[in-house]
Amino acid sequence: MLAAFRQIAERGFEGLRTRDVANEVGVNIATLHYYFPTKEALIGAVLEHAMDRFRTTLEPHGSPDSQLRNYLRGTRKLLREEPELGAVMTELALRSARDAETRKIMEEMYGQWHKAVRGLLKRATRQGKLRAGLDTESTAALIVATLTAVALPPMGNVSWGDQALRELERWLGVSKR
Amino acid sequence: MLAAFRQIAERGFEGLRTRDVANEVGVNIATLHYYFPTKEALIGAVLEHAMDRFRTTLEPHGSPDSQLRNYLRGTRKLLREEPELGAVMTELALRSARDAETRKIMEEMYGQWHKAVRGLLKRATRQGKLRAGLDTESTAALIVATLTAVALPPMGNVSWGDQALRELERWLGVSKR
Amino acid sequence: MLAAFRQIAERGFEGLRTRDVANEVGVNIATLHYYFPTKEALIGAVLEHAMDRFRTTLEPHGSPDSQLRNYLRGTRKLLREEPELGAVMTELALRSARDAETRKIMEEMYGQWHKAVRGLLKRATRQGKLRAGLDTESTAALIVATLTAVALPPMGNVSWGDQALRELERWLGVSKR
Amino acid sequence: MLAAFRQIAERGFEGLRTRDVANEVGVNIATLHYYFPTKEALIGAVLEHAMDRFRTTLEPHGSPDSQLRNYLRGTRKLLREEPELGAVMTELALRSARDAETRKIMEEMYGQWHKAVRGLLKRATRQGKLRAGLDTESTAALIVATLTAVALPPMGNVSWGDQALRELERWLGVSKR
DNA sequence: AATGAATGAGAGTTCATTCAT
DNA sequence: AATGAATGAACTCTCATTCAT
Repeated sequence: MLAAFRQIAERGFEGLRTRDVANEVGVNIATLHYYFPTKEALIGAVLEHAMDRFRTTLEPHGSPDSQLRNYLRGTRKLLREEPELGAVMTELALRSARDAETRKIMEEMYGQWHKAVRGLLKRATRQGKLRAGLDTESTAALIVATLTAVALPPMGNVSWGDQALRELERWLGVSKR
Repeated sequence: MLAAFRQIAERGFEGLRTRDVANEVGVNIATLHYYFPTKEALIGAVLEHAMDRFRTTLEPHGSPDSQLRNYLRGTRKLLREEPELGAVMTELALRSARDAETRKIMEEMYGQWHKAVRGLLKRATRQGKLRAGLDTESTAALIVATLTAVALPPMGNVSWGDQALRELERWLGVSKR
Repeated sequence: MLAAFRQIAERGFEGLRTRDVANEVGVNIATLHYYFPTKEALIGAVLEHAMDRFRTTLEPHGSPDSQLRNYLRGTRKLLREEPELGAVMTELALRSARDAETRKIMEEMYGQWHKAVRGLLKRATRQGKLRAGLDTESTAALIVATLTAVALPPMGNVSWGDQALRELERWLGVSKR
Repeated sequence: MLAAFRQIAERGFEGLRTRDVANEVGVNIATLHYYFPTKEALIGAVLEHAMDRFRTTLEPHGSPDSQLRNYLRGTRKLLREEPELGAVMTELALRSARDAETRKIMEEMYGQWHKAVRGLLKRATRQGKLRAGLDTESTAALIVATLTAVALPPMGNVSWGDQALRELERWLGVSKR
């Protein structure tokens, strides 16, 4: 499954071949089918894995004071260190337009993501860390959108993604002075 | 080529079949190959078309006063009316990680896009429409990132994309009072 | 299709391989699929061919006086000269127990066959060639059954099939004196 | 082995899968191979079982007076109550054209069958139950042929098979008045 | 400029069989 | 005696591409 994950990251769904996956692991094609009866089942497993991987890192951590900044930077760091994750997530996002099962899971995940960020914003506002009157709902949408975008290859360039996120921090007023 | 464009939007590169393209147009496969010697050539043509389509709409227009707001809304409108364009653009963005030719063109395009937005910001700042001291470079990056994200299916939901962009307008101070 | 017919005769449905069929004709597998999109379609064509082949020979011919004898001997001759036909017919008969489409066609064909033989018997009876009071319906069933059986390999041995049919002629009273 | 027998009856050799057989019994594939090293060995066992099953019922029984009629009706009853037996027998008959081992056993079995029926006829003739001068050899062939045919699915229809056999009884003069 | 026919390479999947335990 | 895991070989079907016309 990890091999499939890597293959998707590298070549997209377009270039995903069960034989290559089996080869990468060093097992026979039939063995792969023993564990994943169909290609679709394999993709399903990759989908779940990606979701898990993402959700785990999503959990805000660190001192409550700087949680928001930590969160933005943490996500950025994750995407830079594991560009495959971003690639696969975007592939899945595109796939969600065509495949009902994928769509369901992706939408659920985006919902949770949005909710988590919104929670962060609410708490920070309550603690006076953020400007009062901030619309947590739409701001969360903006943050999630930006984070989603920087996972895309063309945005993945260090300068681009970093600039966008830094500006976001500045506007939120959470950038380190 | 338009048929190929539609197919990519609908099924992704993963599901692009030259035969389907030929069928949609009502010509023989061999005829398609007469005009586009290879599948790659066809994709190349789609790439150029998508770029053109996007560049054309990118051009800021309307009264200089509200150009920035118009621009954001115009892009959003385009993506909502022609979701295929967003889908294809994202497919191409992903592909740019694997294909050198695509990457070259996509990066060039993103560069131009960024530059155009930056120009808009600069002019607006000069005219006193935007807060002084605004970092045009990184703000442009943030805007491009957000616009890119709202082209993705899960973000394409009316509420999501609109919220993110409205928040962007608010922060820029260009939202209609 | 003829190649498929021969393959079925030789190896049964059990041993029917599209590749072998293509090879026998000397074309590529893909070419075979160009004409018969699926294996099932190919089998369908074979089914129709076998029916045609059989129906054609079924038609009673020759002087009305000896039609019945001619008919029995003609069928026997056909099965001896083209044992493949018998083999394929029996394969299809077995398949008709599992495949609805095959069943429909086979039952129709058996119906026609029975009807044709019954017609022969009626005419012969009317002309006084056969014993009066003969039950044409069940006699036709017996004839069809016997002819069906002699198409089976173990019955196909010259002595067996011939004996059975000769006895049939004798009972009907149509054997050459 | 009984599971294999049922599978062959239901799906033919064409659809016989060792895995399905193992599943039906509720054991692992490897366990099946422990008892039947190869698929061919399993088929061999089924072959023997079918022969036994048939031979057993073949044995003429009942009062000598009506043995022949009893025999015909008994066989018919067997085939109607256990259609699987007829299906498997026919599958084997077809297979005997391709497989030497099967052929040997089938021919032997048909030989015994023929001989048994002939014995019946001879005895009946001697007892004056049948018309004198009857050619026992070819009549036996006709009987075996008819019985073989009514095992085939299309002939298996109640009306067909019954009609053929009733006519046979009538001709033999053994039908109940 | 257009097409029906053909093809090589490869795709996902299946299956009888074997291996280690 | 039994099993989960593994495999080679083969299967049907697909697809971008080419050829002859």
